[in-house]
Amino acid sequence: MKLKDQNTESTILEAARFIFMEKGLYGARMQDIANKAGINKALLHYYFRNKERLFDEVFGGALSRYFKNMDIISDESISIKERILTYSDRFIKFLSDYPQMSIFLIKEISSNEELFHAKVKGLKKNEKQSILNVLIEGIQSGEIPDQDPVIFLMNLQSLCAYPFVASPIFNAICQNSGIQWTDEQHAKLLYSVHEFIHFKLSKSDL
Amino acid sequence: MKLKDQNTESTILEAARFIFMEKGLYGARMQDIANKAGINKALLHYYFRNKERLFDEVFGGALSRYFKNMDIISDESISIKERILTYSDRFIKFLSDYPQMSIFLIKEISSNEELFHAKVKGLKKNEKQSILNVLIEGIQSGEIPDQDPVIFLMNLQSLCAYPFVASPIFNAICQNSGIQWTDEQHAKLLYSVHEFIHFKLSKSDL
DNA sequence: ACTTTTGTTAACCATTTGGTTAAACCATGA
DNA sequence: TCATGGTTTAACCAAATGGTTAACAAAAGT
Repeated sequence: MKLKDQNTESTILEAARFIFMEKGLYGARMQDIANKAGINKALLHYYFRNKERLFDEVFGGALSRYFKNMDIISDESISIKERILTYSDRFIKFLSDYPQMSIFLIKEISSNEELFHAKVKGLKKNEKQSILNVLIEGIQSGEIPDQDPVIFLMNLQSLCAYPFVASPIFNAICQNSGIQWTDEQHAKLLYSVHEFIHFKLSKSDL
Repeated sequence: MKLKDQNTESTILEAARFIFMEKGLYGARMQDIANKAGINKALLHYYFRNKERLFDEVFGGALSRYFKNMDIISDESISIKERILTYSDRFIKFLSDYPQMSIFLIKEISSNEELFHAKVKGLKKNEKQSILNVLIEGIQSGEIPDQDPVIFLMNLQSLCAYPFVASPIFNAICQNSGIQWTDEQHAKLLYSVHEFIHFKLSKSDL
């Protein structure tokens, strides 16, 4: 009976992820999730005691995947600049795979900052070697040009993430000009991010 | 009776703005808005027929302010690069004044794209001279270097807006390193955006 | 003064929604 | 085969919530 168990549980999680992503914690209805999963609503409560817990499962999963994917800059066998390039690649790849993820995170975190902070602490245990620390070390050792690492990181994440976060807005803004923000643009986006990294991390002035 | 009228109406709108900003359309409760405004719940329905209309008022107001503020790039008496610089300044200034605005827009637009598109059409009537068109013309006339204008605009908006959108996330990410994203950073942010504009819009290779 | 219009409220209603219960279902091992 | 225990469901419940009503208060018009 464990197979069936596993099955419905993951089915529920998938449905919940879909609905929560679209509607957020408040907007999502347990009935919608049940319908999406093709099961009775009571079964949701059988597997996950209540809405809060079900949401935590989805939310925690999303965050976990997010951080796991960003855990690459720890590889000290390659140069910092290469690591940053890879970091941005994977970041954009991740967001391409889960386009609603960033919107979802923004939504939920902004309306429930406490819960988020708690969750983060639980998931980011081993990441002493964060990208920020890598940048700081790189600047101190002179491997990359001197600059404000927080601003650089913010700029980098902005260039990568905002296109996904704001694609609905951007489409609306662009549509007057007959231009759309489509998936084709991702390659170009990647290129422009790389260009930015080269611009900020190259020691050309030696 | 017009004074009193005006008063409560704006009081309600203010309260509604506050609550809607924080909770979104679904999360906001009419009772919360009434409490915040210090009036009876029924009065909300007296001034604004229902939740939807009240929300529309707030939402429309936010969008209107947003677009009005971005309507500056039409001034052809100054160079395109200068206009873009001013554009980014005002954009960041606007977001500094209304920090939750972008999160609010992201939230609502992502979960109700149709409504947004309709609203936008009503508000962006005279903006044939959009920033995108300015960029395209500038590239054609050779005033600014040849590049993909959509990517440039997206990059620009990313650098400006994402720090506000993602400040909750970013704080959580940074707090391990003991660094915070505070208001002090806005000046630095502005500088980095200007640097980016100079990088992308200067015809240094002549 | 008194009638009419506008503003405001308490009490109420219908629906939605998260959550519970008790019974049915069904695979498995004795 | 039938007892057992995990799984699933229909029916139900209580609270929350958007919205309405009817009565009252306060201006404004006459």
